Order: sequence, then C-alpha cells, then structure tokens
Amino acid sequence: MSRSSYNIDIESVFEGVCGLFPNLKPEEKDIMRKNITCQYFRKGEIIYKEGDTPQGLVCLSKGKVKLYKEGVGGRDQIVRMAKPIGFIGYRALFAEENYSATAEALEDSVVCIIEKNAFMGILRNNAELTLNILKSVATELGFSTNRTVTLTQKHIRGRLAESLIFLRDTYGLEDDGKTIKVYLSREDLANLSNMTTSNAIRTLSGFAEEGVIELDGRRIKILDHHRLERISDLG
Amino acid sequence: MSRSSYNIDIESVFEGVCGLFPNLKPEEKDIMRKNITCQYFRKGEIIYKEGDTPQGLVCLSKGKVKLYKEGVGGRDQIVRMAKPIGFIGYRALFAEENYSATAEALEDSVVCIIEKNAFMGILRNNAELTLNILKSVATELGFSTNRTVTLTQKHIRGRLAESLIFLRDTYGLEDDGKTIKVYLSREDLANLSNMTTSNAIRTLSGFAEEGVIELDGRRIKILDHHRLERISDLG
DNA sequence: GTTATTTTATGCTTTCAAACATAAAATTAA
DNA sequence: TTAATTTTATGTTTGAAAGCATAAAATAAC
Repeated sequence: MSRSSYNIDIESVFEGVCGLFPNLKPEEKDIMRKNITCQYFRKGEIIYKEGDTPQGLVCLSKGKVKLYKEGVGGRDQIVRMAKPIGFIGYRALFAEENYSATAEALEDSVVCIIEKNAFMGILRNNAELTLNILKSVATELGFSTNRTVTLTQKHIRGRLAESLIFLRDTYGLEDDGKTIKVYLSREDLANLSNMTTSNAIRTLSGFAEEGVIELDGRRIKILDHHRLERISDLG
Repeated sequence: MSRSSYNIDIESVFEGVCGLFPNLKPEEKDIMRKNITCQYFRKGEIIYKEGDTPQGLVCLSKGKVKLYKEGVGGRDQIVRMAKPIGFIGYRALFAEENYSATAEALEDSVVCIIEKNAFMGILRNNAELTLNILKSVATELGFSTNRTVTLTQKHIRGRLAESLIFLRDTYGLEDDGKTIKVYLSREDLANLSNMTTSNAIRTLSGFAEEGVIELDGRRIKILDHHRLERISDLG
C-alpha cells in the first residue's frame, strides 16, 4: 500500500458522511464539520474494544470492518460486518453504554469520528433526524432477532450458506459477477456462522465439491446462487 | 375469572401508559387520549401475528405476554417476554415493517393501542421523546446481540439457568422470595432457551436433584441463586 | 365423574457438530 | 534464501443434544 494513502482528504470524507444525513441544516453541518476527526487503521488493527466508552459517532469512510463479541469459551462471534460509507458503534452511543463489541479493520480503513456531545446536541434539536436513526436501529434489531433464530436453529450447511449470501449482499460481487467482494479467513467465516474453523473449512469444501461454489484461497466464487439459497432456506 | 374483569377503566390504563413518557406536553397527552383504544385478551389468545401490519403503538397494561418467532423446523423461538406496563411491537412500528414476531397472552391481559399516525406525529415534533425511545431500542439491540451469543455458545444447563435468572429478573419473585412470578410450560421454557422440551424437562429435573431449584408443577422456586448464576456464567 | 387431551417425566438410540490429531500449504519473519 | 508461524485441509474420535418411545400425571372437555 502506497504511502500517499495515509493522506486523508478530510473534506471529501466529511461530505461522504453528510450524504448519510439527508436534510441537515447548514448550521448543523457546520457543527459537525468543526467536530470531526479522521483516523487511518491498517488491516488487523483494532478501532475500538468491547468495553471502551464511545467518544463520538464513528463513521467508516473507507475499508471493511468486522464487529465481534468475545464468546463463552473464548470463541468470537462476529455480530456485524461494516462497509463504507456507514456507521459503527452507534448502538453503544445511543444506549449510553460502553461498546458491546470490538471493531477490527479487515482491510486498511479510514474512519472519522463526530464528537459525541456535538452530535447528540444536533439530535436533541432535530426530531426528524432522530426518527430516521430510530428507524434504522429498529430495522437492525429485526435483523438481530432473525439472526438469533437462524444461528440457533439452522444446521451447519444452512448457516454457512446464509453467511455467504449475507456477505454477497453486503459487499457485492467482483466484475466477474461471481466472486464475493470480501476476503475472510476461514476462522472469520466460522465466527460469523457460529461454527468451528474446521467445520467452516469442511463445509466449504463440501459446497465446492457439489459445484455450488468455487474456492481459490480466500476468494469464494458463487457458481450456483439458486442452490446456495436453497441450502440456506432448508436450514 | 370474574365477569367484571372485562370492564376496563380506560382512563386509569391511559394514565399508566403516560407514566412511561415522562415529559409529555398537555396537548400531546390530549392527542394520545383521543387516539387510544383498549382490548382484553384471554390466556392463550393471540394479540398479533408475525407478518401483521402494526396499527399503532401497543401497550401491555395488565397481564403477561410472550413474543415468539416461528423457527426453521416449526420450532418456536421466544424472543421477548413482556410485562406491564410496557410496550410490545414497537420495533416493527418504528422500522415501518410488519411484525417480526407473534404476541400471545400468557395470562388474561389488557392491551391498549395508540393509533399509529397520531403517535408518530407526536414523535416528529418531540426530539427529546424520540431520543429516549432511540435509547431504549439501542439498549434492546444490545440485549439481542448478547442473547445471540449466549444462545449459540452456552451449553444446555447454562442456557436454562440464564433463562430462569432472566425470568426472575423480569417478573420478580413471589412473597416467599423464591418462587419465580411467572408460570411457563416446559415447552415455553424450552423455546425461550433454545432447546427441546425433553431437554428442558430433563435439565430442570437435574437442577432440582442438585438442590438448585425446587419444582412444583409450573412453579419454580430458586433455592440457590448463587449457584444458578454460576451455572449460567460457566455456560 | 368419566373420558380425552395435553403436559410432564424418563429411558434409550441416533446424529450432528465439536474436539483432537496431523499434515500440507501459504504467509511472514529472520 | 531458510526458518517460523499461521492458515488451510482431512481423518478420527468423542460427546452433547436431538429424536423417538412410552408412560404417568395433570388439565380440560364432556
């Protein structure tokens, strides 16, 4: 990665973030501009840890981030996969709690932070904006309870198939129309799908043998979307 | 149950609901009063079904309600247990989606509904109230992801112990300081803890043999809170 | 009060996924 | 480069929980 990537164009990052808030008044935008900071994270670096106190609203401007909770036997559970441009860690901010998951960069990433009090001040005077955020948090709560059910009730094949579809829908496909545009380790794939690494590897090999996917290291090509969806649906 | 229970005192129910909104202006309270309806549900009756469209903000004024999603193999997953005075179904309302779970009365219950547009109109003009709701939905999202991890990673004993603690903390104890103040069937207990009914029965018997709890039909007495918490924590 | 039906209780069997054990391949470091 | 470490790949064993069967108990229906 070239050195120049370290130079972040704050203004363009800021404009990207503002794109997520449709009807911001000029004075609100001004407050945000004055209270934003940017940070660069290399692949594998921790953006924040479970238990840390939120200092502001964190926005992922570039890169990919996984959010995971440490589980019972030290086994991690990935609870969310973030893509740009989008927020991370807002749940804890709005709940006035410490972070309930750790955020780690999966690729070199750019993150900017809008200072907590500045942002909450905007919310307190903008019911429409707050209602929009409420809507998206409520939507996410729906995803979460859905996820609880599928992770607990589907069998290994169904869970892995669902994860692959989820990754495809979240990050999209490469230009070939087949390769999932994110390159996770088998361990991450396992932690996303609630299974051991061995089982992720085994089940993935199984899918490849059946011709549903094609494997090339961490690159996963979906050859038969329909069949993959069937595997996911059957559980 | 006596016939007179069917006569609901709407005004007192309304005052109870308003208690959940601390700083409501008189005119807002007026709008709510004009847009509220009450309904009585007998034990076992369905308040709304997964897939139904919310007509308003539903408040449980009296009784107990379980919220469950139909799982993969017809196995239900209880996603929430509601107690009075509190709301149910608000997630779908705020997400502008259909209900993602079914609400069923566990006891004879009184429910009141604040008409959707009236309530959303109040929210659109009251950022403070909206922010309060955002906070509680964000808190619940935290519970939900926590739950995903424990339901997937803890073993049967840990999951059941956690459920018993959850029920104790949600509904409290009878005057004896031991008996959990809710009487679920073994099947409900299983659906809450992500296990089969047989395993709920088996594991419950195990706890009783070990002297952690005492069973008397559906009545569950917690004899050793500390040990129950240890079982839950160890997973 | 008697009959059905549902719920609870236990034993036995099966199965799916975890745990363990290597080993090969791919990265990273020296 | 070579060595060290991590990741990926498979085979084997073990174990926890589901599935099934049956019966007793409790509850509801008649």
